[in-house]
Amino acid sequence: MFIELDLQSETPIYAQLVDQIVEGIASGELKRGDPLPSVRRLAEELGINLHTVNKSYNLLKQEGFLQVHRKQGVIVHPDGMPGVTEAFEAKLQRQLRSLAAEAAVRGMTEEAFTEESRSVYRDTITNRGGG
Amino acid sequence: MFIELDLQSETPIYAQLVDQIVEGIASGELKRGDPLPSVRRLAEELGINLHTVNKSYNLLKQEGFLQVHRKQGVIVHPDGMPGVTEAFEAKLQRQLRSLAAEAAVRGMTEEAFTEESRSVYRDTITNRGGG
Amino acid sequence: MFIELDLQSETPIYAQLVDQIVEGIASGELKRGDPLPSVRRLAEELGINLHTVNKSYNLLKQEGFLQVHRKQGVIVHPDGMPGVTEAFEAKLQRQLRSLAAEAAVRGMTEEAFTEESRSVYRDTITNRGGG
Amino acid sequence: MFIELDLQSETPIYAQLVDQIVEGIASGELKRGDPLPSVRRLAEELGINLHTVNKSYNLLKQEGFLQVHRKQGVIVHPDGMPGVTEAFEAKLQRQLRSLAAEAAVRGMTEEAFTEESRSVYRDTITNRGGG
DNA sequence: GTGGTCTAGACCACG
DNA sequence: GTGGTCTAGACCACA
Repeated sequence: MFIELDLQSETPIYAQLVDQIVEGIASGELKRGDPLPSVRRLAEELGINLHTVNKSYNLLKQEGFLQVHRKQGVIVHPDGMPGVTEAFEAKLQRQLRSLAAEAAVRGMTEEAFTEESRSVYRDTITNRGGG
Repeated sequence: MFIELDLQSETPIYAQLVDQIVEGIASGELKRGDPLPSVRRLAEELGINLHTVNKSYNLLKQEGFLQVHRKQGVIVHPDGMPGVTEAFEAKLQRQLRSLAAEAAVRGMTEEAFTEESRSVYRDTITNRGGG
Repeated sequence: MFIELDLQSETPIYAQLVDQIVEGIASGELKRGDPLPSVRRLAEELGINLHTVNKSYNLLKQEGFLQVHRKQGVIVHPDGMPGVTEAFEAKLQRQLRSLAAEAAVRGMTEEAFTEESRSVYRDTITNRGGG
Repeated sequence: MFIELDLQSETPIYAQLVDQIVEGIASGELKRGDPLPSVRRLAEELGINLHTVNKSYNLLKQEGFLQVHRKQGVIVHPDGMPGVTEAFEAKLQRQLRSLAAEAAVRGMTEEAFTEESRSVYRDTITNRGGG
């Protein structure tokens, strides 16, 4: 697996795991219908608690990114991704507002902030070839 | 004060307060040297505990946004803001990466994401005072 | 634990605690990656409030001396210590200047002051564990 | 006067004032019997409260650095300075220990720390010609 | 009046 | 179990 966790981070492990899986889907490393490791295996691989993996998978299932089959286990949702919901739009704006405000106060221009966003978006989509 | 808190939010109150003050500085509503309410007054105004306000003020002081002036109380740092530190750059990229990945997965294009960032940045530095 | 607090001192308890932990690291009694007691346990051991311990731990975390490892609790930072920052250099000079001035006025020679510094430095890094 | 206060510092103003006067004596700028401004005048010059200056003067009088005459006002003690008391020795060691420990942890060698002390002592005694 | 410190007790998220 | 957050109420140093 391509997942790297930072156990010192203040970001909860389950949230890091969610992020990494979403990034895996964004980069194309994980495609529709692709299988994910079982809860037990992934927990063992990463050296973390079963409950933690379970929480991440459940969140991703609720959001519509993953599907849980009885026997096939966990797979990336085969029918496509959820789309831009109101909830996501709200979250996006809220977090961007916080970042933009601090960036502006620290002297980052609109152009610099915008280009940073663009650059990160591109990296996220493409920068996964090493895995 | 212009501060609005969501006491039900999962975002800690002190963090919301930090964000709102930074946004106040970004929008120009708070200028260099401007005084902020005392911890007690702001706490009373917002209906929260003074320690919560204190925590926010202290974080902003550490970051270099605020100064605690003996006698004058807490003021916006008069000598300019901290600038884009490595720590901020790292935080910015980390959070943008997470947002960009989810945006991409949900079908948001690079252009849409970039323009959203630009738009939010603009709103942040202008959309105050008119409300 | 090796920590001794003077609850009557005008030096805040949390600051004494910070000092003692740093001295513990300096003396080698605390090594990289070593675990520290939980805030609750240490607070109980020392007969102080857990928030006071928490404040000390947080300060040391910010400075880069400690790490909060998810699950392992608080540990001495395993990747080495922060190094001589500008902030520390400034603090060092400011405090030394004050001490040196009073020492000089009281008739302490440069040699005496310098040797006192050397002697204290040596004691600090060796005078533990044997006690 | 040669006194510069930092109203943003976490060091109390009265303590800064004490330090500066002691440094003035150490550097020779203030000699035995030299007059100091009246409480009222110095407070006005520095733009601080009467009580603050008073507190500083009283502390310096208690320590034996200053003398207060009925009519002549405040002067540097004409009969020489107090000498190295036990109390000062204790304070010196306590503060040096704290500084030395942090210096050691940050990788400063004994030689570097010792030379820093020597250098600061020298500056304190001589570096006052500009006033 | 201010901010700084300390205590006490509570709930929560995390793992 | 852990640390993180919040509340409540208290005392103190400072100016």
